Amino acid sequence: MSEEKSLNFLEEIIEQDIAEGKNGGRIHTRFPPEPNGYLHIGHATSICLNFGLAKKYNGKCNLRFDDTNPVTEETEYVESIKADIKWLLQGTGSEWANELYASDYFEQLYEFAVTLIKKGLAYVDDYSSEEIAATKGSTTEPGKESPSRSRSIEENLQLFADMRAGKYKDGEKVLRAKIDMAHPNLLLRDPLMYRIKHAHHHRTGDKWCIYPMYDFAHGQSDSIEHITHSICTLEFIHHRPLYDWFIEKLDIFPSHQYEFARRNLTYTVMSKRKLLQLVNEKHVSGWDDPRMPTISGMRRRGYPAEAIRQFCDTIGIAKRENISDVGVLEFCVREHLNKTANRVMAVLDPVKLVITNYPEGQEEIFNSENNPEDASAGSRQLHFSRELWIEREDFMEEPPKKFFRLGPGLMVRLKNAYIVKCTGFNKDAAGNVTEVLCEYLPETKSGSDTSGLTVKGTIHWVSVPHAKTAEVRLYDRLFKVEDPSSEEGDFKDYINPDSMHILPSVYIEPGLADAKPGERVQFMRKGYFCVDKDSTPDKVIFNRTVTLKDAWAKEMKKA
RNA sequence: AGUCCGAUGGUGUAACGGUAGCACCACAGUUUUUGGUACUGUUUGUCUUGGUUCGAAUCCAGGUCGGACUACCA
Repeated sequence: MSEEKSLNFLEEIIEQDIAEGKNGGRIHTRFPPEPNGYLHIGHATSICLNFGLAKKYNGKCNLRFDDTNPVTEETEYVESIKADIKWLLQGTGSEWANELYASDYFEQLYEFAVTLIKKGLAYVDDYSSEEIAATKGSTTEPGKESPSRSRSIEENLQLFADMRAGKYKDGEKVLRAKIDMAHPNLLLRDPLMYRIKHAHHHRTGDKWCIYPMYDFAHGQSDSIEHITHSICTLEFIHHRPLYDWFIEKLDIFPSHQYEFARRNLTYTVMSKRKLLQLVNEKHVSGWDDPRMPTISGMRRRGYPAEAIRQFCDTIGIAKRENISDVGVLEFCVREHLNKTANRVMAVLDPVKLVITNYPEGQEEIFNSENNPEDASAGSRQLHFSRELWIEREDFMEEPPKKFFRLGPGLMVRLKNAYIVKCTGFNKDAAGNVTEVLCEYLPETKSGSDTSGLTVKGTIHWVSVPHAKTAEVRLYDRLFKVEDPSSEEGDFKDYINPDSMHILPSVYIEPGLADAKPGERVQFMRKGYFCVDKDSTPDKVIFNRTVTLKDAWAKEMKKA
């Protein structure tokens, strides 16, 4: 039968809610980004979760921008967020049911606030930011009530209207909920509902000069949209009583909040503040730099959307702190690319191989399958000649025992061509190998080998006269340590100085010269690469998505 | 110190009172015209102390450790 997959704790809650007939069995989630930065791999988990749950239980998922702070929010971010979600969800059949904005509800939210004032549950406070902080109390001491707390309903109504009308400067007044200044949960000590900001909003322009706080916007927005399951990360768990308090006092649709632990990844940082710093201080080229853990960065790096989704599914969700090994993400990427990326040959660090017994001027064409994992990927033709570029590391003057490549007297197969035997090499004055010399064995021709010879190694190559060139950008992890945020000092002290290495001119098969941005291939024996958007008609640029597993490199490391 | 959350191999995640499983990593081997892929096998775990029970990772109590909260951010 079907493989019995266990449910995560949210699925359990949902299935129980459905079983109990809650909301008539209706499931409605939402993904609520704040448009003040680009989406990252942590958001990908949330997207997969919210949209995935909606799909699995025949529900809906809204996209709602939480745009209640005009100072940090921009339209550029709205656009990038929409593009990233669409890309990530491609092929899943999931899409947002509605594109919504918390700012759509400003008028409604204002009315909600008025309602609470009328019920004596909110008041306008004259306290400054500093005074509010000073009277907040602490984890061990209760706070002090503001003198403004005893204002009459009429006065509060008038003052709040005046706030909206722009009679006050930023910070001069604030609207607070009247709850309990001695509450053990600090968030319930008369939390702020509205603050004054004479700032231009990316959607409402200059219509408003008062803006609702997160706590007075999020739950009400959920309620307005009749969201049944409002899923957020663990740090909002203390907000839940407040979320429930507003809904209860307003007597509106009872959305419920559930929390899961945000996902962390090794060798990177995830907070938008830190990512913004990396961008602003030019440690990376932008939000979509291939080293960034952003969705757009990973896309540019060559990570397939399917692989990212697979990763989110693999690591699962739970309520405990975690830091997932970036190796798992890379595994998912390789797993997908292994099945889908065509194999091609490129020589990153070239040295010339001369086949001394191959006639000068002679050429041959060999056929090569594009993907051994996918017969439908077809095949292509490869030009072969007397002089080839091979990888410098595939030759050693004095090879160690189990070196299955070229060295004096050693034999290897040239992929899809002949077996060759190394007969010598030339060096320059500095002692660098300039040419490797070999002889080919005509009877070992690929596909019609009659020699009975077997060799341990097969190496890739590109014909010298046919080769084209490309720029290749080798990426490595952005940070030197697993968890930069938990180290002493500034996280930027742990940036990996070798996270990008540019090879200006590598040799590629001629057929690759007109590869299009976004195209993904495997450079045989080297890794998966993706054509970068910076490519031009005369210069194609490849980003290294991820290396292949390299058992030999590991072996050498041990020695 | 107050409130709240959490604790299962190196990492992530299952087991819902009845055989601690899966994935990644690591290690060993088989296959291989990619030292890739695929396949096989191995090592490694229930924070602690009590209690309930025929039986506890699971329920209860205490402890320990980790995290969150004291922004006019979300």
